[in-house]
Amino acid sequence: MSTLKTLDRGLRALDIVSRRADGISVADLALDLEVDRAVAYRIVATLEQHGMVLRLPQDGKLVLGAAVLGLERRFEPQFRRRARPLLDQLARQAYATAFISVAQQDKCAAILVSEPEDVLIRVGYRVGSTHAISKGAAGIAILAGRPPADGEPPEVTQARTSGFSLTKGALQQGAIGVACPIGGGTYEASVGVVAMEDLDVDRAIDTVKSCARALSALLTGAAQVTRDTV
Amino acid sequence: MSTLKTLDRGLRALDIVSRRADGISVADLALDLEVDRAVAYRIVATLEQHGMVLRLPQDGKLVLGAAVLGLERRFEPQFRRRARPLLDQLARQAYATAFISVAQQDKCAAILVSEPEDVLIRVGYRVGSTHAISKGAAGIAILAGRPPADGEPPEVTQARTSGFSLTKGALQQGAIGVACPIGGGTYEASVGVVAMEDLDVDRAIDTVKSCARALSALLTGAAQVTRDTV
DNA sequence: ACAGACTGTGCGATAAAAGTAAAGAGTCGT
DNA sequence: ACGACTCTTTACTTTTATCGCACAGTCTGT
Repeated sequence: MSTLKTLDRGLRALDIVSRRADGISVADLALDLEVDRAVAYRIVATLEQHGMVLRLPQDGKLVLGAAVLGLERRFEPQFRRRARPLLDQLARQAYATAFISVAQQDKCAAILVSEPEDVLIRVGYRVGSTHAISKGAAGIAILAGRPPADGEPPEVTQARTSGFSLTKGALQQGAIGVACPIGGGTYEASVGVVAMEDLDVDRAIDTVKSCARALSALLTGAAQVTRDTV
Repeated sequence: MSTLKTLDRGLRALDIVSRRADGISVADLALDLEVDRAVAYRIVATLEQHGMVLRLPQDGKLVLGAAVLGLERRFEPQFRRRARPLLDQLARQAYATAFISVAQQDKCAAILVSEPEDVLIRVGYRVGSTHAISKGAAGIAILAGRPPADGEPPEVTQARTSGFSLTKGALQQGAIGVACPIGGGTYEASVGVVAMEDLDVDRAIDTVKSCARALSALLTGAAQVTRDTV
């Protein structure tokens, strides 16, 4: 599957700019991208034209433009809107931080997070944060949603059998994560909860499984099933 | 200032995908972009590699990927974080929906919105929405922040003199907008309020001006001035 | 005023993308 | 079950968009 070098560089440039909260000069961007400055200028001009980046006229530094907000606003709006209440319910029922994650190459990214309200200490999990897909309950659940592959880690196989994945301290010392694949594996996503060691694991597994069924129904268009499964 | 055709197409593709809430096939994308299907496949492969789009395995349709969420999370985080309380205050004081907008070529895009809480009817203004920069108070205020240009509309010149712009029904029947440029024009942004006809205009002008001073201080790094100017 | 760093811009050589064509994969209807 | 269809992907040649050099303009600080 061939890709486009110019587009690839542009997207990498966008990523670099996004990671510099205080801006970056075109010259520095060129260094980071390992391209000639002239190339960087053309990339910037194109990104600028689309509003993806803008230049602070005070010092010429590049920062993200307003267009990224437009994109974010359109990101699976109906999915988020429909998934949100289910996730909130899950967080309340499990007394834990609930999240939905999707596969992104070999990474696993949280796209929606809900924190319980009536809990003293809760685990924070930021939307957009990523970790290796083979680490952590969320990623393992996603892998378990895929068809069995030889050479896959044993915990993935086990998660596929049991219908959920459970990790302790995989991503964070003292944290327990429980997750289930959603969308029947077709969406490459998972839903789960993460909490401190005092998590009621059995209860959490049940509630996460239930929520996963409801979300899967949403993703496959069988919305009317939701009320029953929740 | 030359731009890159390949990158431009990729960004256009991203925009097209983002506007189709229910997904779009590669073939349709190729039609919209007016490129050969083979080209569209290469663009999609590149965007996919960066997580900007993903393909629904159920029907192969393209939707926005999780990477856009990562971008949004990094969009001027410190600016938003610091601007938010000021905007909330403005909304409360003016009893109107307050917003911050930035220039984006010949468009004007809202990047931050705050709605008042103790008001019965409020005007909605969505983050990311755009309109022509020469229409509406927000855009005119931005233009007024730029150095005078000959051939500019008279309302821009007037706004530059008076320090604010005022429009009635320019974008929405029955709505009044008041806005001031911020960042001394260097940021190409404006702050303002929008409300129904019952807006206390004089009061609104004062509060918006005051907020604009505070925000300008934030943008130019003179953060310690904020408390005094608010 | 000058040095130095940064910013922006033509232009020819060349690598990269476009545009064929054609094969493999999956779907649908008969 | 079979063929017709669309979608997807790859291989290869042609075209052209991009690269990267060099040069000019701009700003900053000394």
